[in-house]
Amino acid sequence: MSERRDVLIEKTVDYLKRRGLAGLSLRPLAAEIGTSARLLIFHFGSREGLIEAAMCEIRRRFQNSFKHHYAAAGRNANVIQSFWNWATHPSNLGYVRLMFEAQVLALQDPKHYARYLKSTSDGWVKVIETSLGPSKDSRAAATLCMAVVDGLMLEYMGTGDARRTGKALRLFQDIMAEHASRKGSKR
Amino acid sequence: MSERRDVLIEKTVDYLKRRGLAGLSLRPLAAEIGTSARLLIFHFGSREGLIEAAMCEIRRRFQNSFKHHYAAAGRNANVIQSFWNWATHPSNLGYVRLMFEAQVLALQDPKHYARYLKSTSDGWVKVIETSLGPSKDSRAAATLCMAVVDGLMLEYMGTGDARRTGKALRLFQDIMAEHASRKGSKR
DNA sequence: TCGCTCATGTAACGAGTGTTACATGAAACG
DNA sequence: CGTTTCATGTAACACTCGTTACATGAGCGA
Repeated sequence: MSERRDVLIEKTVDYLKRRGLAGLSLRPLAAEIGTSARLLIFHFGSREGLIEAAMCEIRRRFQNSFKHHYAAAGRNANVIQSFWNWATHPSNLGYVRLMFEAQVLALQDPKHYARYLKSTSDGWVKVIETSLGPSKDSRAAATLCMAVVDGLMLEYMGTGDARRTGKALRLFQDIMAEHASRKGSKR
Repeated sequence: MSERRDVLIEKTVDYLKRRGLAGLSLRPLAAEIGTSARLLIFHFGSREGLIEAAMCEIRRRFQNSFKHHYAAAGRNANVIQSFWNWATHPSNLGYVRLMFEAQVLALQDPKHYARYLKSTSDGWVKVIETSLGPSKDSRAAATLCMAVVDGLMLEYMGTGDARRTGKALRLFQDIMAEHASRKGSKR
């Protein structure tokens, strides 16, 4: 609808990428994006409505951006490595940080934040599972892959040590490949 | 020092385990633990001081509790499985959740929260590294192990799916063992 | 008993919160 | 032109926030 609304969402998302979600307050946000708390309430109904709209937009951007990146990498690209490359890119780190923040806030206040990530986990597991191909333990393997990326991203964002976390990811891919080939040669 | 202070810390930690750290505010906390905001400031100097004291106590409990659990498991116990068993125990989940919350909040406000986890990551990596024994890529392997546990804990806390996350952890241990034995047989 | 220290209660301060009532400007439509 | 609708500004409301000033009580040594 209203393009003014869209502009506000746009700017709010950028603000969230910089400042995070935890202590969000209308007046500082409004001041920094050149509007007023009055208008934010007017266009989004409430603070809750604003956050919901912004998180939807963030998820949309997140998915679209990664989909593009993955598609550009070619048909037989490695999902995990693709995601890692995408997520560690400086321009995407803000989104990743926000997703983690929402995830962790949701742990303490499920009723409030649960909807922002309800099916997120299942979604990724399925994507990875189909990418890995069928096997007896593909669900566990997909869960493991997702956990590795999550854990390494957390470590990377916390320490900034790209070399060590990158090595760890490569090691994981190697031992997964070993594992797959051994299973394959058994038959 | 003052035992009253210790009692307040004790109760504050329990409160944080239930309510999380994000929106902590003195008056609700004080009301629930049977004191007043006035007294919290009196005993801890400021809200910051209270949080710092509580987080220290949480870290202390965390380390002590796990150290006991690990020691009780015997000399050749598996650190990763030990930690997983300990962390997924209902009475410890609150601590784990709090550590994750602090970690993620620190990502958005490093100057404020950095001290709570400064050396935490390095500490765990070293513990795991010595437990794995020396090898060429032991640092990367330790980083990977920690990431797996972190990622799976996040997934477990988010979904509550103990079976799937447990399977994923077992799978990881298997392929790590495979990897180790293959490396071993090479020499 | 006189102070002295520690612990606590009451009440307030100034600032910041989300939200709303009211007025107004502009623009669109009849 | 008149009216209606949308967007916006100003100012306030009722509240919560961390923090503090002031008073008071309890225990204790001299």
